[in-house]
Amino acid sequence: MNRGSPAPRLRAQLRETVQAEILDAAEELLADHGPRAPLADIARRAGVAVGTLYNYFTDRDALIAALFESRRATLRPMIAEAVRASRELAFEPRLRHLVGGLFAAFDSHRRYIKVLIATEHLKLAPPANASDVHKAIEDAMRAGAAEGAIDPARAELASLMLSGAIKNVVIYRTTDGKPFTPEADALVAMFLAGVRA
Amino acid sequence: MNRGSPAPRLRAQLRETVQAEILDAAEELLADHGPRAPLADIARRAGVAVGTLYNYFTDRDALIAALFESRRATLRPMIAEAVRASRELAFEPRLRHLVGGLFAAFDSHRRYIKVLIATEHLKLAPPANASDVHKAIEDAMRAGAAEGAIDPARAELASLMLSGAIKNVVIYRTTDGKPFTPEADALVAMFLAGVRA
Amino acid sequence: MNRGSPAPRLRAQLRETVQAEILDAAEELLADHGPRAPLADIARRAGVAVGTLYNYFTDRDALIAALFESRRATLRPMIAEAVRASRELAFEPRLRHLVGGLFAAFDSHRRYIKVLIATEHLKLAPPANASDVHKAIEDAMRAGAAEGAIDPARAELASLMLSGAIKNVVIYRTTDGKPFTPEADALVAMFLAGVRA
Amino acid sequence: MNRGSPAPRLRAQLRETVQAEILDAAEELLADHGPRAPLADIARRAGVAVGTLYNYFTDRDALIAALFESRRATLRPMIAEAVRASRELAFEPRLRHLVGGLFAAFDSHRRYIKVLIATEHLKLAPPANASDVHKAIEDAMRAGAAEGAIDPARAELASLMLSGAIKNVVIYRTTDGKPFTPEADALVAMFLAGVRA
DNA sequence: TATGAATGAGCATTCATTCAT
DNA sequence: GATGAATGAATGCTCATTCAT
Repeated sequence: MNRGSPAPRLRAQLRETVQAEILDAAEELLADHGPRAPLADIARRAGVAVGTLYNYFTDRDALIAALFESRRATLRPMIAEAVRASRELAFEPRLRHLVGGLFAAFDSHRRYIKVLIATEHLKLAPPANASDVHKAIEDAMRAGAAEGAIDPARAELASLMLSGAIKNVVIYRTTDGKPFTPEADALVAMFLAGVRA
Repeated sequence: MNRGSPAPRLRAQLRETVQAEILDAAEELLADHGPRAPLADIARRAGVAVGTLYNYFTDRDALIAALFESRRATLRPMIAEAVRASRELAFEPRLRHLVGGLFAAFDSHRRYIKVLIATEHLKLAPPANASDVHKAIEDAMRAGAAEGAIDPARAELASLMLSGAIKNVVIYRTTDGKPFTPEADALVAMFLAGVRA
Repeated sequence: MNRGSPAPRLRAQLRETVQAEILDAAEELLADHGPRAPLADIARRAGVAVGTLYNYFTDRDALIAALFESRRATLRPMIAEAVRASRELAFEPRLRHLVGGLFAAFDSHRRYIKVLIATEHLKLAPPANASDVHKAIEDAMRAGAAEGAIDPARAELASLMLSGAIKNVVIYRTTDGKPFTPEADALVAMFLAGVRA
Repeated sequence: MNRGSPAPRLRAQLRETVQAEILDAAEELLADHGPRAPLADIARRAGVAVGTLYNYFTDRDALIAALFESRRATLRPMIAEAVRASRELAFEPRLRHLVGGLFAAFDSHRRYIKVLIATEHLKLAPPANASDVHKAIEDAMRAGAAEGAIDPARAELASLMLSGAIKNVVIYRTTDGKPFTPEADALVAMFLAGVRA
């Protein structure tokens, strides 16, 4: 009689599954119905009762924080990999690689992007996600400055410009549903060489 | 039968004053406490009773819409003037002028910018405000393409890049409280010539 | 210089006119929009400011009470006259006269009837109006009993029956907009002789 | 995943009980305090929180509609039974049976009658309830006309007269707290034979 | 642990009444 | 007296959170 400890492994796995289900439902509803999407709706979509949410997260904010954490946790390695793989390259290919990698990462998280758009400045979302990106870009800029590819004095402004450009492309393309990956190279080229004909 | 009324001129003026007071209070509370700031708080800050708000605006949404309208109404002429004054110039000085003018306009509306940041993607704000800017930039790009200063095929991406860059600078500088006007020239220079040393 | 007492006669007349205007507006709005019609609407319809209402009536209840009083004041003489003119007649013609007179009175107060319908059991309306009618009918019944036309023991029930029948006819006909005066005779005939073929 | 639930049977039963409690409280408050009785009062009387009302009814109107539905649902079979049981009888006993049955039905719903009185003309109550009665009476009249007991031309007026009489008796007796059942036979007798001694 | 009914604080909105002009 | 803006109590409704089963 295997009652006392009913396969803790299995139990833990089930927990994970349910938790993922909840976060997925939250992502979907926040993306579609904005940051005020009721917990009851999230629970229904997740196929659990409201009360159950509280067995997984202490409160609404914690649930949303967990959603951000979760997505950040899958985004971060992708960003890190783009950073790592580009680190050895010279400035120009490095940027190309980096931006391409970022776009690919975002492309695989379109629904999450929508959530970010809908909640970005709501103090619900720690800016951690944007930070990851910004940091990667700043690192690249610093490296570019170090290798003499760009003027160190313009590194910060350059970072703001590139990340702003990336954000804009991502937001517009996510909103109108078009892919943005193809624009990476052109964006980097323009960033490097300016717009002059 | 119209004997008891006070000078209608005076009364109208008073109305304007109170309405401005209310919009100011709304701007302040939305900027500081986010888009869900209770009407009661707004009323208190404005020094009026809740009911009074409804003597000026049909409901919450109308009040917020009026706030946007009001600020847009002062922003728009500034943007328009920047556009007009730069229209005759060649591409490069034109951009410099335009971006400088936009930055100056935003600098005089910092609290409103915070409101925009806090509400931008909430469907409360008509995108009209961002549109004014975006349109000005697109016009400049088209003109640049027409005069051969930039490749027409890259005009759209260039617009996204520049407006993204502007937004980022404005947001970051507004958030950290620093002035952003001084960055206009450097930003345009970089936009035109690229980041390469 | 006739300033100190500016034609008190005229002044009083003006007051009356305005007051009547207000009561008319109240009647119209209560009839059309139910017993919760806002004072602001009534004032607008009357062509005065809200505050003015309070120069004529101490509060909402008083205004409505005054409306009932006013209408009752014009209805009552009509009812009284019908009663008086029929008093000398024998039971049957008396009833015919009375009901005909009541119907005629109601027909000239259709809008007020609607107000009564809309407010009848709301404790806003003193049942005084219905009372006037009921009393007239009870008097007729008592007279009928006294002259041996009906069984005294059935007088009260007969009153309830006749006034119920009258009310029903008035309400239905007022609601569907048809005249009810023509039905008076048939109603009385049926009341007297029963429905049997 | 359905482990934690209590016996669904039990839960459903509890729901029914609470719902009935709420409707009872609503009936009581509407009867005593008129159609504007606040939901908070209803909730308190029912022994639940305001929010709970919304777990059972989508809004105030739905709650009141449910109250009418509920009472109508118990009244209707009683009326139907009175109609059915009287249908085979000749006109006179038929009416006697019908009115007696209606009075008995109303007598068992006195508090509801008060609610109807307080709300009847407020567009809150579907006229369905009065309709049920009116239809039953009209059917009886038509049958009476068909069997030659009454003049077909007077059927409609007769219906108005009888239902008005019934209403009046019910309203007066409900208001003054006296029973009205005993008056059924006398009422029908008078209706059939007229008031003449 | 899962469930979902119960809770009640919080908010937008209405409207009778007041009062400075 | 007339005006209409200001007031704020009252009310319907929402939704995050709790808890008995």
